[in-house]
Amino acid sequence: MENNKITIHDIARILKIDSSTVSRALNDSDRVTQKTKDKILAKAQELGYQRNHLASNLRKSKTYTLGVIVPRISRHLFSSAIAGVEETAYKMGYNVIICQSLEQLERERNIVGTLLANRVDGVLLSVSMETINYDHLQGLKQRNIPFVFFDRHCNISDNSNVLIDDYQAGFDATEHLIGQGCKHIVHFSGPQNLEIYKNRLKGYLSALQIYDIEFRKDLIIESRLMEIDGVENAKLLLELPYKIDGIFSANDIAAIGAMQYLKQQGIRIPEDIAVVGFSNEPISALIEPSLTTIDQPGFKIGKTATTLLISQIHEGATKMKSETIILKPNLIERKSSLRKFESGNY
Amino acid sequence: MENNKITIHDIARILKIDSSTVSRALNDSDRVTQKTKDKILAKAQELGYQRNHLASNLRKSKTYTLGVIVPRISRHLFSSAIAGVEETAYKMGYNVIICQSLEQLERERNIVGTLLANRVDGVLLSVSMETINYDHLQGLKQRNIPFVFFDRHCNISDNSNVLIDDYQAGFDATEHLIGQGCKHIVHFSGPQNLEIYKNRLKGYLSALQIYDIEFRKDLIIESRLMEIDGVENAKLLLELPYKIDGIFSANDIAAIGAMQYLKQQGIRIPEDIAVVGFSNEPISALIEPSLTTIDQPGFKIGKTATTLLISQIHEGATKMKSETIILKPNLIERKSSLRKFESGNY
DNA sequence: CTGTTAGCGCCTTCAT
DNA sequence: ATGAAGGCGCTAACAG
Repeated sequence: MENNKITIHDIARILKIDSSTVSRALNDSDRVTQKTKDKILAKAQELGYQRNHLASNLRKSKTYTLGVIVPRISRHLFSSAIAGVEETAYKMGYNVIICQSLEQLERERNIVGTLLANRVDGVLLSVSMETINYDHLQGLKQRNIPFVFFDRHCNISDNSNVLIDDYQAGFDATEHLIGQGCKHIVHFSGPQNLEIYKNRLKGYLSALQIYDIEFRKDLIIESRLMEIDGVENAKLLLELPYKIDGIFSANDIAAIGAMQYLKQQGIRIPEDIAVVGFSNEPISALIEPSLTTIDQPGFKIGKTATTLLISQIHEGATKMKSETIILKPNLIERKSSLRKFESGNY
Repeated sequence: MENNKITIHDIARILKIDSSTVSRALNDSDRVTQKTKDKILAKAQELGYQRNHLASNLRKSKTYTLGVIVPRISRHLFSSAIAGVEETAYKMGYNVIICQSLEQLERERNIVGTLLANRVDGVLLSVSMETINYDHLQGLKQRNIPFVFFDRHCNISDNSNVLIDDYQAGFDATEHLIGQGCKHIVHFSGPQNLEIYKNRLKGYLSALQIYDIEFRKDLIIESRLMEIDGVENAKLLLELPYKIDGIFSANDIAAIGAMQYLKQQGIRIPEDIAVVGFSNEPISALIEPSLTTIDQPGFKIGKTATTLLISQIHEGATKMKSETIILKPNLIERKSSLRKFESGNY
């Protein structure tokens, strides 16, 4: 059995029937007797037959492939999401092509082209920090290829999204700090073209308002939220004319950068300044308990988005109704940083 | 231009030539006049023609798809490697199917089946902790589908590998600790069916020998190296009849678990006990400088392995000569934990 | 150099 | 319930 080259015709010839019957049997059509079906399936098994998807897909002009675009695969949130995508996709008989935009719009545009060339049946995407509009997604619309935004989306006409409730999480984070007695809470915010950062900011503002804390514009520090930005933010923060006692960071990396710097300056955390940060990386769980995190359910996001996308693919080009699913992140205040690193689906 | 349905026949008809000429031109064959080539390319561009890979691949009976099997996508080492795989693969015109074994042999076996069914042109794999032999890879061998192990391999007959020099790294790590004045160095080792752990252990033993330090069997603690194992190891370590002053951990997660526990017990790091750990996760870079890490070049591993695999695919079933490439990891002693988190290709 | 012919392996009308 | 026939879109002989 050198090179598996068995086709439906081989089976047909051996069984002295037509290949179309074999094809039907293999597809479990109800227009074949159970008896012949059994016979065919048995022979197929015996010969080690494997359907040639290339041929099948060509005929059906479907690829059973999904495209996934993320800013960066190795970000924990995204690799977890991808894990969820893969799992769901395979269960439903789809393959997945994964691409990274590296936060560049130009690359994102090219990737869309590649995915079109590969005739994917649908696309999942989390846009880059540079992405403001979705002109580069027109090709998908034109060819009726459904796509679903996850985590980072574009706030535009009827698209499907699977998002985290950033507003609520921002509110909870701020409320948590207020509950700890913080009076002057700085917010490390991200690029405002991304909805997630807008919403986290909104949550922050709401909490201040409800708890009747005066809002000061200079307490909002916007950056791209890399670790070095956290350090810079921390420096800025120390020069403010208020005694800062809380930080709500829109991600954990910047939060950690800031914490490192502040500790070097002899500031105690959380005694002097309490910190809450969105958790993109598992690091947050391992750093000392002084960082309270908002954990994002990456795996679940991936699963949910994939399920939604595939359902849209199945609906077909009929009446692609857009849908937005919002998942809840969890505020986690650690008593101890010792938690099971391997647990769950991470 | 509703649904892009332009084929080479359309172009041929419009230009009043044969579709085979169009095909040749599109494939940049040297058996077409430059003039007609230009004409065809221009028209193709104008009509927005895109080659149908399904048809092309069916005809050539190649999928231009690689399978990648890793224990877990969201592990930083693997997601970095995958990033490298993707980049290289796309450049060479290949797609990538990514699968997770979740450290289970059974899943690994199934995945191989799936990849075979998908007719991948080659496979990259990093075996699960449960994988002892490679019976489940027979299918690949039989059908002459080349595969390359990366990072975690099976030490068996002529296969291709892209590995890290674990022996040397283990030696360096131990030497580093000895250089710090450590006399009693514990080694947290991993499952011995994996070569990587065997080799790290060998490096440890060699360094002890060369520096004339007595080897004690009870200083080697074997586990699956999860965080909780690190804690357990730390407990064991404190009960040893020697004053332990150094730990060489075969991964960072266990190292961190141990460090957390030891610090709770009032032990100072690195003053009382110095720790060196292999770095699978970026966390190691952010945890305080007390953990010296051995950084593994995941991205480069991915790139290298892919290049090797594709070259084997191109060589064809002729004389698939196996090759092993060994990359050097870096021992990184941090002065400050503040390093650029976003840098490089992570 | 270009055209003709013949499939790759499968699925799907259309007959019977 | 099964068979016959054609074609998805492309490529690779083989001619000329």
